This record gives sequence, structure tokens and C-alpha cells, in this order.
Amino acid sequence: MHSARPVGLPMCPEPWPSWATDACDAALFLGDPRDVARDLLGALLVTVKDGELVGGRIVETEAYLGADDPGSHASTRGVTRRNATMYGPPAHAYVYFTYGAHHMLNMVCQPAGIAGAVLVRAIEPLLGIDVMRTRRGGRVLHEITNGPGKLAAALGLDLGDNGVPLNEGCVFVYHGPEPASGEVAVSGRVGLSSGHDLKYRYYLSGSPFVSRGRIGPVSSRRGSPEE
DNA sequence: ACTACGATCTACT
DNA sequence: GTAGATCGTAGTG
Repeated sequence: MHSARPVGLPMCPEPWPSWATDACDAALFLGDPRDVARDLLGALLVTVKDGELVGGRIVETEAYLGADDPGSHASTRGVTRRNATMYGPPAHAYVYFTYGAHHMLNMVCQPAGIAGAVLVRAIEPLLGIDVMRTRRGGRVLHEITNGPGKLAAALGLDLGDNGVPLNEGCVFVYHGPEPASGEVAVSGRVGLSSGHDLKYRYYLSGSPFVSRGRIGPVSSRRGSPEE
């Protein structure tokens, strides 16, 4: 049978993954962000920037809800110019800039008028690895995309990509093999000043490509900080 | 106009 | 383990 590689995309040295045969349709990105975050684990995330095709398998995500979520850009602030994309239609990229240095890639997953998105925190590099490595300053493989800021840099994303529709421009998502349920771990989100008690982070526990985020408010406390 | 701070990363102790 | 980078956003005057 013929290659599953989509027509129209640039070539890259690595072969297109045989399991990535179908682009995710917009319906996958319409639902509770916690469900979408879980469903995106294992999917293939691809970007085409500067004529280069790069990407990898999503291994870590976080869900961000609306006004009720203290960790969300939508909490207590309402619509602002920064978070407007989060209130826009689903299946679009919400890219923002933070800490004076880093871009973050989110996927909007609630109907227009309702805030909700999934932050992609880490992927396993599969396509265009040399290009991503160059964009990341020549790091070793497992440090190219193991964090939201690192991932956005490797994928070549910036504020110019805020609001682009998924699978129509430069950001694409393809269905991957569903992870075994025992492989999916859940924990508190990383780097928040509030809302870390909510277990809205999802990752593949066996993957060496997840970020090493600190979990929870206290590091000296013993016991079981996560489920 | 001015200020404080952030869904982070890196380097150095 | 922790401080510094670095700039867009939002709140205030």
C-alpha cells in the first residue's frame, strides 16, 4: 500500500510514521479540556515553518479551563487581547509569550465564547530532528522538546502563529495509537501560582521525553504527592 | 506612563 | 537549589 504521508507537506529525512494516517478532525478539539488533553496523548504534532517539516508524538499535556480555573488565563480576568484566542473557536492554536523569553502552544477546545484549551508540554521528536536540534542550540535528543517553551522553539512557533486553525495552515495533528490506560499518568500542573491542587496534567509515565516539572507547592513534604 | 509579574529555561553554586 | 533573564500584558495613576 501507498505511504500514509499527506500530500503537500515538505519532505524531511525521517519516514512518516506508519500509524499517523488520519488528521484529527475539528470534533476532537471540542470538549472538556481535560478529556481533550487526555485524548491528545500519543497524537502526532507537526509544524511546517520556513519550508521545514518537524514534529513528534505528544507525551505530555495540561488542561486549562475557564473562569472557574484559578490557573487559567481566563480566570477572573474575562476577555483580554492576550487571551482572546482562548475564547475563540475550537481547533485553533493559542500561542502566547511569557517570562520574557518563551512561547507556549495551546489548542483551543471549547465553543467560541467559552474559554478552554490544552497546553502541549512535551513531544517525542520524530520528524525533522536535525532542524529542531538546530533551533534548540544543538541539545541532545531528550532535551529538545521536553518542556512547553522548548517545544515551541523547536517547532518554530511564535506569536505570529496565535490563532491559526489546526490542520489548515502550519500546525497539524494526526491520530496516533491510543496509549494503554496504565501508561497515562495524572498530576498537578507545573509552574502555577495557584491551582496546583487540580490534577490537570497528563503524561506518558514511561516516556523519557516528558518535562521534569516540579509538582505541587512543597518539595520537602513526604508522602504521596501524586496519585 | 510606570510598575509588577508570569502556564519557563538556563547557568551557576 | 536558586537567581537572573527579558518582554508582553494588565492594572494603576
